[in-house]
Amino acid sequence: MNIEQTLQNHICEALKAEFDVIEYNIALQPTKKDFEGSYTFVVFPYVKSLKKSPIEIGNAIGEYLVKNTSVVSKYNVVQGFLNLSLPDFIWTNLYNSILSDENYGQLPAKNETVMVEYSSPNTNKPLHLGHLRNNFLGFSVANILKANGYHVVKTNLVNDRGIHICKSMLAYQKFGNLETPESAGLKGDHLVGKYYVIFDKNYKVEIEELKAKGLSEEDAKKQAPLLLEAQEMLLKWENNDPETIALWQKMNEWVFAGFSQTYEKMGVSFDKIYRESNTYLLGKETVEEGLKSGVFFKKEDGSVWIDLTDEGLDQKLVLRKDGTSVYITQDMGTAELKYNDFKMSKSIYVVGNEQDYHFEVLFKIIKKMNRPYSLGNFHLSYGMVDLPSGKMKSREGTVVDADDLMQEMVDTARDRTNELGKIDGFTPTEAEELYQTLAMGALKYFLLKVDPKKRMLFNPSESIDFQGNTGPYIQFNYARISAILRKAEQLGIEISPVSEAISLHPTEQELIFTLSDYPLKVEEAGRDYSPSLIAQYVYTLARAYSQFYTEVSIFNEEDKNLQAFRVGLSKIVAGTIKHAMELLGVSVPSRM
RNA sequence: GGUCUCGUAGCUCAGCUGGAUAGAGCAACUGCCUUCUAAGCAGUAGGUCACAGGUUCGAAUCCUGUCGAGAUCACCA
Repeated sequence: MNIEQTLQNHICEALKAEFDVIEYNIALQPTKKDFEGSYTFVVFPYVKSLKKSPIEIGNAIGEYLVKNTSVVSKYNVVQGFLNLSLPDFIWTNLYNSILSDENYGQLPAKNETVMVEYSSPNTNKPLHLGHLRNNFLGFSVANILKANGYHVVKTNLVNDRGIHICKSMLAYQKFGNLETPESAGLKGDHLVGKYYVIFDKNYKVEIEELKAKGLSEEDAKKQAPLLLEAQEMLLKWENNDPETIALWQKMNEWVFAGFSQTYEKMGVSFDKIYRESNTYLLGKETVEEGLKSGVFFKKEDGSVWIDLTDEGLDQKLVLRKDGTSVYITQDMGTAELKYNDFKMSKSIYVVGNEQDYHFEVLFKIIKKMNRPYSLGNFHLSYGMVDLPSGKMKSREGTVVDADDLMQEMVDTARDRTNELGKIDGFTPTEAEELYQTLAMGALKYFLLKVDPKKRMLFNPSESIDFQGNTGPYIQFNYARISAILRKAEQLGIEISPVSEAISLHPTEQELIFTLSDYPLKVEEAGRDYSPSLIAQYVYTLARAYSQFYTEVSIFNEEDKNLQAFRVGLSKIVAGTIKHAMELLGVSVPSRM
């Protein structure tokens, strides 16, 4: 039983003993910084029924707790708020238990499998800033779920076929002159992306030409020769035309090679990769089955639909009249495939909020189909990353490229570090490693500290900070602690549990309080699929340590017990910072 | 137009199932490195929580409406 529960129970007793009130739902909150105490109990709700003043009630409960329990050392009542202080032994007990827990922050195993699908790129253009948010989120959520005791399968559903892929293929065929990533000196994904842009340029020219001949914009878009050719190419692809398939394979390989470099830089990975070229035909059987069971119905033209009007939605097409699949058909099939592969109890889709409606429909269909996996589906719908000018648009060249941005971050990290003269004693390799660590720390923390549901703003003209509420700030505190631990080891200071009474500095008490909160945060972050909770937490912890660090001296402390305690406290703070940062996918340097 | 999300300091963001004088960081200004890493610490200044009603002992938080921003409503994915 943790402290909070113990306190709640005692307050329960106090209410019963003093006022004959039976109340099981005791809400405690952390005491605000301006007041003395650790936990606060609000007595306002009882004022009316007891016909006593808040002060009276607060005093009575406070008095009872101090007299009849050992867990409250002091109390004060301000207005209707009863602030409780805990005796030092409570804090040192907490310290001891955290110190002895090798895997602090890892929750008990649940014997349950969760799938996290994220990244899911198109193979016609390189990754951009939006993908960075997606990938960091997905990877972090997977880590958080692991810490919550789940068995986690990370998947990536790669969109490697379709008309948009044919567009870059066609442009390459027409204008590529057999260029290769090697000959062009470009990463494969960037090379293919280049041709996607070339397609669009030429397509637009054709549209203008057609419009000049008197066609409407709409007709021009549909009749432009390049588009018609691309559609033709898609048909060839679907008919396994050898030449088309060969080109497709070649270009896809380039893209995959490029992506895997980018993924490696990002520090993300997958357990299973699904390709749409393998799954796009799935789902038709599901539709057949649904037709038989009456979940779907067929219209006169032969197209198949589901009626979701009873759910507050519309009718939705699930199979075209020519019998071909649409997006949602594929997703139904893929869901079936994934479940057969892994039998997971939960399936998280990390996909932008522009697809809210799609997933609402998909999950409702799965429910109506009464699938065994119909309950655990969750769309982790994250907000777009906007630029000051608004949404990123590839056509207008306002896309922030993932590779470029990561490289810029490394350059910034190098400049900052050198300005500060912080790499004395580093080999060139170690220095480069540090720049990487800091760069990715700054970038990931920047993107993950914001609530995933909210859209966020990124200003490319201002580089991401390395000071204040940032990744490097937290990394800095870790590095500082590492230095302390190295010195403590040299001095032969041994860390052991606190056995005799010591009196704690406020910053020490605050640190233990914050540390003890960590497992709850891990649980909460897992429940809400929200890395931002971990990011905020680890910042709070680092800040609390920074205060401790400046206010309390370790190696000048004469009391050896106190000194060992402070080293031990530093150690568990470092351990928790490292654990939390790992949940975010951020590594921490031992020197910086 | 229908549905959904959002509107908190100059800027970027916190604010849990309603609770104290609304919190951080950046930017601005003031102090603090002969003492464990100053990518730091302490402090000052900055807010009618879009607006108007309502519920409540109590509302940034819940409800209704207004204004503003965005997403979505494809036989695209």
